[in-house]
Amino acid sequence: MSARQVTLAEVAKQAGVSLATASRVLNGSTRQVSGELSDRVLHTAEQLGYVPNASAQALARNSSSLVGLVVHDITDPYFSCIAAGVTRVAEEAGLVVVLGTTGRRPEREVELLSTLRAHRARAVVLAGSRTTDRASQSRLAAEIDAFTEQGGRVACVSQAKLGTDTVVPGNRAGGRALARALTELGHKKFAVLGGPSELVVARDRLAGFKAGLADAGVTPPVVFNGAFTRDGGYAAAMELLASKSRATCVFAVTDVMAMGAMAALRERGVRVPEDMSIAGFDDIPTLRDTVPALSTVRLPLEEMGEIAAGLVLDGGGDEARTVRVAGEVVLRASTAHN
Amino acid sequence: MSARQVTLAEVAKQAGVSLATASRVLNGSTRQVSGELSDRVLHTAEQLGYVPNASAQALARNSSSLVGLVVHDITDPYFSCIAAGVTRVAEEAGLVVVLGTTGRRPEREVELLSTLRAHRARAVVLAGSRTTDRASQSRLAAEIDAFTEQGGRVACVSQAKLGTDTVVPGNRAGGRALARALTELGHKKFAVLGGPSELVVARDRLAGFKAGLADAGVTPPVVFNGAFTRDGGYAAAMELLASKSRATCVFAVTDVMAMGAMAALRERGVRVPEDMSIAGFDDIPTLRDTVPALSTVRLPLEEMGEIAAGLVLDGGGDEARTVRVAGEVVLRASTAHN
DNA sequence: GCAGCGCTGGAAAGCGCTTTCCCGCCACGC
DNA sequence: GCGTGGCGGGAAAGCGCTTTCCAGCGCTGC
Repeated sequence: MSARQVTLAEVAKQAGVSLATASRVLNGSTRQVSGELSDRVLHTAEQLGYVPNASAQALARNSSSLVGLVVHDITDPYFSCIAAGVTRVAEEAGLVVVLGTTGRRPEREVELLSTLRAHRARAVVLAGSRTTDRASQSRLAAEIDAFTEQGGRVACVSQAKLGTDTVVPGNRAGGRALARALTELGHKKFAVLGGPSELVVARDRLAGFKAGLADAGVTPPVVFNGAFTRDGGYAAAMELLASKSRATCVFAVTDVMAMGAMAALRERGVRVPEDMSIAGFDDIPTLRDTVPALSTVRLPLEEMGEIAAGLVLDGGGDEARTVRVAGEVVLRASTAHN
Repeated sequence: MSARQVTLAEVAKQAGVSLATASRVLNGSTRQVSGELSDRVLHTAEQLGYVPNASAQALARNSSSLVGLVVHDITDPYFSCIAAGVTRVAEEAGLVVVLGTTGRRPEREVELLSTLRAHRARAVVLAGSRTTDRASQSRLAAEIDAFTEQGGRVACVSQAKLGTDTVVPGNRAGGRALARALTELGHKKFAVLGGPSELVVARDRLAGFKAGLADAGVTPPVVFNGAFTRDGGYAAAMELLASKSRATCVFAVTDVMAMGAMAALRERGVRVPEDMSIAGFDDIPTLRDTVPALSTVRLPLEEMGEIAAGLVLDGGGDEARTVRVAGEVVLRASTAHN
């Protein structure tokens, strides 16, 4: 166990060259090394099973090959899709992604960013949804500053205005388009299962939805708030049911919430879509196959992850760039004419 | 941009102490430092916003705080659940997890392990399912050896016999129990949607299932193989349908495959469970809420991740430990009496 | 024929931290 | 009184690598 690891120095000695030469051969240096020496080094490195010590390289070069990825909950399909996009791009670039999960605690986000800073990660993608809570927001901002000061880049998914590169989904526009599509189905009374009110994503989607209803001259929806999770959707739907609202169509601001809501409806014997239409937002893959298939606003989740990673790795200019991705209304079996 | 980062040396100078003292204060050294100096160091560190350079620490200590996690596809709920367990434990231990995805390519697994070795990761959890392919298996074994030689620990989820710590789900036993439960429902003709034949997980589950049928004196199932994915399940189910088999109950060796299979059945107008019962394996969370809810063998996925992480971080003895976790048959709406 | 240049190889100075080793100091004990 | 430890502090030697700087050498151009 624990045989000493092969170092560059050993390779160099074995190959009969200097440390400098070995280093130049084994890592794309600008300097040329004659073919013969080069071969010798390559050969002995291979033979000894040499693997460069990434920490030492990072230290010497003052830059690491780590890319951070911060999500709330990796089991949430929304995040795991984004994660897939990010890792794909990062791995193609020869980088390594470190995954941090916050469990929706803002302070964890700050901690993770600090850890990532300690590791001199060259970039980080923040995929957690931003809150409007003043205190945590400013601490996060401070940490982001510290990170960029240090030469790291940070990109956010779906949370603009932090002075960072951002990929923002058309939350407002998507909500609005969805509302219009649903009113065209003939619905007049709507309910919304909103997320926690301090999440801007939830607010934007709700605001867009309201705007869409207004466009169509339909009365504003009743709103029930719940956590941004399956259980939150379940609970909010239960509240809705208890409220004796006359809504014929309910919009859950998140597919995952819609999933919970459908479970609640089913449990209470409310048929979807006959008794109640329901729509979500995100278009997470699993819900395309369920019965009934969920109407939703499709977001190119993996692509969003790729874009974010691209932004953050492209070096990029000094100023914050914003990439908007549009949501596309997809009406499926969970919404019916009224 | 890129203001120079605060180093320990700066903190030490500012606080008027030596480098050694500052180091001792800011990292749990065995050595004591007097209260006054200690306070001064802590204070200036805080004030300067000092964050230790993890690469330098790793180099000096010859050990990093990285834990690797290798999965096939992070969007697959099976893997994302395990990932959640692993990250939770790692983060509690103050470690950082680096996520690698293989896209089911064995050679990527080897590459990732090598990268992890370069980073001197202290441990790695391999969650991808093992293949029986000789060549890739031996390269993987070599890489694992190199990794452990270097002092790193590795644990596998659901793939034993690699000389590493392992958490193995009761694939065989689970398959068997499921088969018995299904025969008790009165089914006589079974079909199985198996994974690629070189995956041992798939083989074990299938073998167990066959054994269970044999126990009950039921004729062996027809088997249709497909990829270990939703689409693989879909394709295999289509084959099954085309085959005009008389099966009344189908077992998909994976919940994710079952999901695809249900989509295929639905598309072809086969009602579940009236025309065909279906069961899966894993009990991924999303499928508990679908209609019909999927019968399956429940595996404590997150817990398995936690256990694996625990094994790999506990230091552990020299010899490979194996933790078995049992699967529990859960019959839901997707399987009916026959 | 020689200054000057481009090119390759090596010596060595770090990168930011940990840790060993040493030193001075104080409290004891004989 | 002085030797003995124990203890807190600092100097300095690395950890494994990159990269600057310099030396040597064979050319070209006048």
